[in-house]
Amino acid sequence: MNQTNDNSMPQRKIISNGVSPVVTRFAPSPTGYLHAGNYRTAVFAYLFAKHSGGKFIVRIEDTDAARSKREYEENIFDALAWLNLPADATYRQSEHRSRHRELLEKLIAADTAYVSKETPQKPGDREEVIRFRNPGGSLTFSDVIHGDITTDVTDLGDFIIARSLDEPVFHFAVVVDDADEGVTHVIRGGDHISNTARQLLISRALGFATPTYAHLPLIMDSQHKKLGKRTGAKALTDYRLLGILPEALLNYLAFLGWNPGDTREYMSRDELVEAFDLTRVQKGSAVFDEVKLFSVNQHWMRKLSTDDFLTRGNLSSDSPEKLRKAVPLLQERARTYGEVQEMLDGELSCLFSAPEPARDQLLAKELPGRQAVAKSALEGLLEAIKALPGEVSAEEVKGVIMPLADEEEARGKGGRGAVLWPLRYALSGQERSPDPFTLISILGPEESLARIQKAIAILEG
RNA sequence: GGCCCUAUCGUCUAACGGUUAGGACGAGAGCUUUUCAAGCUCUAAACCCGGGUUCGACUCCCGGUAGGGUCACCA
Repeated sequence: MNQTNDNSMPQRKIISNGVSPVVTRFAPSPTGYLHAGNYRTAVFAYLFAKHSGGKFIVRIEDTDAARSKREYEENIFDALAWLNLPADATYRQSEHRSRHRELLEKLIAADTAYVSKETPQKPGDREEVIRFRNPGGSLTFSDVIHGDITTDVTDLGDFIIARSLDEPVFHFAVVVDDADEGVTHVIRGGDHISNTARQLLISRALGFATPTYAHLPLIMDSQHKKLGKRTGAKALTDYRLLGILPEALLNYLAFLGWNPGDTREYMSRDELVEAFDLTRVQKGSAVFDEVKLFSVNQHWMRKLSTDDFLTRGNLSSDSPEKLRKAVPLLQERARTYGEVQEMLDGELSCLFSAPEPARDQLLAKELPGRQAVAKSALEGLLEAIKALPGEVSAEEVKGVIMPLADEEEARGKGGRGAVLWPLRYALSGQERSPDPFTLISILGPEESLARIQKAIAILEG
């Protein structure tokens, strides 16, 4: 793995150093599918960089060759592209081995680090590792979000920075790469707070400028534990499978631990870039709420035009015209495209295939002479529906049917429902469905008539 | 357990010493509709506790409590 001639890796661009004031990075390790919490840090890093007119880079931290998988790496770029968070440059940490080695040797030569003889504690442990000579004392760094954070680095001891000259450990590789790539702002999860001190020690020993740190509050699951694979967090790309729109997910993620300072709740990517500000980032952790995400998604689905709605959801049908007419129904009912599909297969399936109404259900409820009432009610509609034009709006249908239902009501035989219920049920064959006027406008007079006549036949039989 | 971080409705949050503590999602009720959904209206729902500082604390300080993170030859 880790060959360089692989086109799954996006095109590289050289960052012109000094030109851009801000460079942020997203540095995931490709050892599994990343979840919403991971991508939330990417979102913040991206928004901050773009708001500042800077660069956003992605670095795959694949120094753990045993656990890193190309499949996961592809999934990361796939998700980033889907969320529309394009990188200005991408790197793979394993490609910087010689640079890491060079600096490791430099530290050893300066006796800031040393090769240490070890007694292996577990399988895989080396007999020799490279340790950093810890100067001890306390170290304070200023975090953009949390303010000053002080650590007593003595507690860290002479920590390991590499398993061998060619196998630097995370802390070392991160510091070197961030510096080499010109990263000015390290925006990452709060679980890295305790790593910062030792990284700062390495950074100083190497003579690097220290980047600005911003440790984001963690995203929690419903049990208030850090979002994690083992605790059932979904891979971000699973939300695409559920039929979530990327702009909705981006919107939701951006609002987890941040807000624009005004009353806006729904913001496009451009609006987010414009408004994003690290100083408004929350200190406390936030719980990921799928229900809220769904509601944000519904908002964005409703904003789509009929054509876009169909295209974005990859929706098609043998009856494209009916499907088009059903879009408003879908937009008011479904929160995700997954739900759209469920509805098309379920409660809205009556739009595409003739129902088999049950005799008992056709009868208006709780009425004396129910059968006669339902039958005559349906028969009374035949003429009016026959007279309808081929293309009718639900409003127009309502205009002709409602008066007839009102007449029935005037006769005191159970109100409009005596007409409306059998009608709706005859058309849909379902206890729950859109209203009969909408149904007729989608089905058209001809098919509606056929369904009503079928229902009348059932009542007679 | 050591170290570190955090603390406003169930959840996401507003408030930056003076408000009837606001909004959103969710929940409940009503209207509408003899279905469902949507829509509209309304309601319930929070400043973790204790000390200070101050004329005055959700806001500042200290302590406690609770929650979380982290303590690898993983990142």
